[in-house]
Amino acid sequence: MSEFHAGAGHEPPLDRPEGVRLGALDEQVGFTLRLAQEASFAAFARRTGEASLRPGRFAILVLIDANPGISQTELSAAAGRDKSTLTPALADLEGRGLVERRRVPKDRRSYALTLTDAGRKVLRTLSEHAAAHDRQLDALVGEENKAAFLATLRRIIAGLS
Amino acid sequence: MSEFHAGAGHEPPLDRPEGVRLGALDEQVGFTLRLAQEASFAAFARRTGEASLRPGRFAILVLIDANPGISQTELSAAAGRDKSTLTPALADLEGRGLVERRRVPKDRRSYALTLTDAGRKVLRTLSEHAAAHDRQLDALVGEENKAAFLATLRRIIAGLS
DNA sequence: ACCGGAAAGTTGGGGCTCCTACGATTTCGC
DNA sequence: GCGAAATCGTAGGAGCCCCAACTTTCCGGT
Repeated sequence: MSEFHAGAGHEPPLDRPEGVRLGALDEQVGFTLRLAQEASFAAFARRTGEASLRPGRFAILVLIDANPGISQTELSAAAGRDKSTLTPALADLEGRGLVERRRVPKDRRSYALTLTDAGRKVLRTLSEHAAAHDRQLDALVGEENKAAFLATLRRIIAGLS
Repeated sequence: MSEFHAGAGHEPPLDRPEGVRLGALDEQVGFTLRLAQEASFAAFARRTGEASLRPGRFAILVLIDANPGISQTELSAAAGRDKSTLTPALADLEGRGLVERRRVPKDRRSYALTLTDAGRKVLRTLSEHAAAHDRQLDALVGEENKAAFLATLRRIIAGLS
């Protein structure tokens, strides 16, 4: 995309000061992708409130709930995080009594992760927030575009991995 | 991280299913958005190499180049970063001799940012990488979908801000 | 049985980001 | 004018992320 995007067809919905130009910024797709992701992230955090769990933690709970007994390494792959990233996160969730880590006799290197009753309760509450967030996101994406939009995102993920 | 079958499919026959399931993960759009952004980010970093500048630094150079004399606060708004985030980044870029910060007599609180010749040279080199990255991204998005895809991302950004 | 390689999880180091608080400076309101 | 409010950039604290190195445990070949 070497062509110069000189704002011909697009109105600037982005919150930028007047007169500030994006320049070539060949990274158009990547740059915009980043801003959109961060906006979604911030909106979710705002919705769940200060004291609650952030999107990363929420994803962990969802994944453990859907895959009881999963190991930390498997979880890290599913969540798209490095396994070392999950160490403090799981320690925190365990400390809050939301997640249980028990040793597996069959393989004493790994942990089997499950949600506690409290964890399932928190997950249910958070899921309501997430559902509302998703409705907002769906409204912005447009129901008729959602499938194609997600498909495009998945192509990007698969194509760059 | 490659296989994400988001299907609401079948039950796992065993305690440890072969494929990890994403579960409800109502955050579908948000979650996928995040993974796609990170994949793009990582791919860009891989492309430019270890010693080079990362996407955030690159965006700074592009924006300064397109808006010579811009202030740090204006730049932070354009880049979508907090102004305090740019302090160390600009100190680094200034230390490398790529960016110049000079005081403005008219308003001695702010700096006027410009690229040095070396900064413009680095920007040119990085732009080639960025162009290649963008071509890859465009191929994944599909030229016929790109406009709609970017429009959707911008709706998300605007709608959640 | 033994040994080296692989894998699970942890630790430490580094990077980027945000938020809050703060001095310096400018601008606004009376 | 002059004090109050807003703005610019910086400093400190915190969170989340990755990678490399390490310990413990498992597994396969001999």
